[in-house]
Amino acid sequence: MTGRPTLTQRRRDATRLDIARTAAALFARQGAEATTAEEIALAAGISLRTFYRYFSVKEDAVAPLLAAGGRRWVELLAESSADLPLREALERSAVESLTPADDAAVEAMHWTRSLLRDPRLDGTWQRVHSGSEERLRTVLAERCPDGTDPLEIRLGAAAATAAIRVALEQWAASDAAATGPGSPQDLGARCMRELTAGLRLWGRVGGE
Amino acid sequence: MTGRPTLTQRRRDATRLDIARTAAALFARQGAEATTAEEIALAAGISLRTFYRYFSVKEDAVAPLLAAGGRRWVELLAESSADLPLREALERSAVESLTPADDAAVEAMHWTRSLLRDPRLDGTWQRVHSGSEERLRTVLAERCPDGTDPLEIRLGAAAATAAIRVALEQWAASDAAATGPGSPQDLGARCMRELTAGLRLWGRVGGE
DNA sequence: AGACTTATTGGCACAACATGCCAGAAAGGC
DNA sequence: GCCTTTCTGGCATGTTGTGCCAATAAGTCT
Repeated sequence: MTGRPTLTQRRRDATRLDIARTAAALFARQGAEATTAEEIALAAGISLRTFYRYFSVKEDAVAPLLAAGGRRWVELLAESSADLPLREALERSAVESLTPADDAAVEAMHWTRSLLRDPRLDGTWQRVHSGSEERLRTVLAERCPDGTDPLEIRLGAAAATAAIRVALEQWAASDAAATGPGSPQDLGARCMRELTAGLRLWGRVGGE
Repeated sequence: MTGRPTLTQRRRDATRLDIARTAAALFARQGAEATTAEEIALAAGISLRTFYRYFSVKEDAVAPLLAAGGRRWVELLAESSADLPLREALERSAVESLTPADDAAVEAMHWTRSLLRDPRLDGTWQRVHSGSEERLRTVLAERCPDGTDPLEIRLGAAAATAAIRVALEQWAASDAAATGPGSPQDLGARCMRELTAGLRLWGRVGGE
């Protein structure tokens, strides 16, 4: 569907990712606060000015890594069969996107855990999910029949995005491995299933 | 439950709110980007240094106004009868917190609409909800029987917070009044009901 | 290949941001 | 009254993020 990106664009994306890796290593070692933008630029072999052409905020330098999973999720959903019930499609694509496929995905997930422990990167984390939510909204809108209440779509996108975020935050705070029980795909599956089935929490607590 | 704040603390809160109002007026008029921290400080009658003692980031100066509704929500929930099913308690407190009660609430809601249109304040908006989500999580945990899966509680708090956020964002983007159809409490009620009933969206779309 | 157009880069200057530090003012407790 | 604690303002400072311009590289066309 989306045309092949121009060569220039692909080179740009590669540079972007280079910087992201460099920044992630520095942030993980000494924290985002103690790392200056100049330091990142120097380590990445570019000038400070160029750094700010790729990222408007220092902390956002790691966004490409944090956003990789979410992007994959929405892609998978967009490609999934339209015959599948939405709840099925959402859960499957979520689990798949949380299952590290190639080396790049493993790497992104590894960085995610370190970076999520840096409070200074909270803003970037939120921004990443905000973007993810918006893309998800678009894909949901395409999949739903025309005339579906936009509020419902927004709400669905927001809730689903929140579920993935919670799963990842829970994983990052734990010491669970990247696969098996307690792993992102495990927690993600539980969150998505719980969410699409209607949270048990709502009815289980309180009288009557 | 929460002890009375000391006099000093209450004076501090008042100053905080003063600054917030001043900042909101400036942000609404000229945008957050075009407003310097020094300008806010001057207009609020304090020094730049003192401003940064109240808010560590310029944009956060309006956070007390944006956060007022969410705080009220969690308060109401905490006070609500434990006999009420959680879904009922959540919806009622949400609707009530979105219904402007006193002048201060009307004012906060008014500012919220203007401020939400400033992209520069997105970060603050997210941070406010992040805090709200955390407080909600605490209250939910108290209400749930011991041993309730923490993941479920996190997920519930995240989803509910997202619902309120979506309702307010939808309202702010519209030209609906603060009461009646399309108002925050109307949208909020719809979002919370939809969420706690299990989103229709999940099942309605796709084959089978 | 060569000429032309477009995009990227780096250096410089600069306003604004945000924090550490210290000394003076004010509030609260005895 | 005094003393302790907290709040305040001014100053200095490193960092952030952007506008501007000239040099370079990449992409396109005949």
